[in-house]
Amino acid sequence: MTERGLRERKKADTRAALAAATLRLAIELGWENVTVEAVAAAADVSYRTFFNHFSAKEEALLFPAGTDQPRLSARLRAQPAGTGVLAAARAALHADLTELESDAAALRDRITVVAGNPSLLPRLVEIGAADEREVAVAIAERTGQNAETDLYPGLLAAVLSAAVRVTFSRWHVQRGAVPLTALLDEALDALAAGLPEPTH
Amino acid sequence: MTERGLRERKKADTRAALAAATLRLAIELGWENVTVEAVAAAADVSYRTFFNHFSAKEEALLFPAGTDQPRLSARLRAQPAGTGVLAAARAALHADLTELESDAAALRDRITVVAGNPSLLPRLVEIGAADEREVAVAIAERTGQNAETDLYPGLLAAVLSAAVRVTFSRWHVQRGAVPLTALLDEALDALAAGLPEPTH
DNA sequence: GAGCAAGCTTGCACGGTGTGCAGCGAGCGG
DNA sequence: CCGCTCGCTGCACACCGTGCAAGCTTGCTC
Repeated sequence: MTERGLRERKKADTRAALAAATLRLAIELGWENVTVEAVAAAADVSYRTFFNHFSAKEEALLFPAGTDQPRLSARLRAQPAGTGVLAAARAALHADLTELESDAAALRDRITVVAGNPSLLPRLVEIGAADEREVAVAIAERTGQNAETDLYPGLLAAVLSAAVRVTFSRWHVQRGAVPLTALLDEALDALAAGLPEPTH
Repeated sequence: MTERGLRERKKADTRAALAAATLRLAIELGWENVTVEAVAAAADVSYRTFFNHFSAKEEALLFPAGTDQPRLSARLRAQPAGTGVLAAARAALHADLTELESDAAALRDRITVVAGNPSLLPRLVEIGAADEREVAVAIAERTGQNAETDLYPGLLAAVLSAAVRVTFSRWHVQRGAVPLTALLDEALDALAAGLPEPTH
């Protein structure tokens, strides 16, 4: 399907090799000691070629598959029209997280690197922000509101991002003992309940 | 109080001059066309001196006053012990936003620059993230929980960040017609209500 | 007030990132 | 088989951010 010739296969190979080398070196040396030059050498391509595949070093670590894969906004739009926004969002997020968890080892490595280098977290949000805006639009479509001026779409989109972030963090702390979707549900339930102060 | 000598005053002056020059050039030329060299020249100091005051270009734009000013986590801890977490958080955020809105013109310019350059948003979150973690700890203290393992502190801290982000965005869209605190209250009320789907 | 310590400013050099451009070579289609 | 496409490569360049070693002003002390 996705391999329409030797050319595209080779291209995908070098991209995957670069992403893998980036992740491996980040784990071995620490993110701040990873240079594009070393990554390119490890993947047996030239320095310049790295930037033909990724616009920045962080992209190789965080988005190895490229940005054209099914994103959250697309998944949200794919939910049946009858369901409410919150239920649709939950379903879309489940699909997203399930796919991510399919190669849990790589995901854990990535989160480890990010957790050790807070400067990466923003970058993660950066590209996610583009999607977050689309999510807001998708929410607005579902509620018949304006994504720009109305409060709800933007707020819900931002809060969902926050919930996902927290979910990743907890999943990492617990070393993947509990599935991502279960942790996400906890967060979404707490949100739906209005974040009541827990009785300790 | 804060001026304990000519030396410190001069230092604060150059820092302020650098921050002002950064903001002015960003508005005039666009953020991507602002170089540290030009900012330093506009402030009549050397290139190297810029980095004696700011660790990065973004810091001059987003944190002109320095990171040692009262931050949200400190304000949250300053709230009376009896009040609930949500009320305390609301009060702390009010104090924060009120102070920011005091020089509304500069704030609007800053948000304009950020809105035009999404790559800045992450950086904004980055330094804010350090505070967000402290906020989570402060919340945990108040609820008698563990900031690392329990869901609530991290989730609430992340959601508050999201609410603030959305508030800034709406304030900017409305050109400051409504006070920041009023917009924030809208967001917090929607959150406390469990984000019910609005009846359009 | 003379001198000494502290610290802000400056210039220089360096490693790293990300981009534009031009040429080369391998895959692909007629 | 031939030309076109397109990924790979090397080169040059602008910019960022840092370490270091000076200078010079400030402030403190005697």
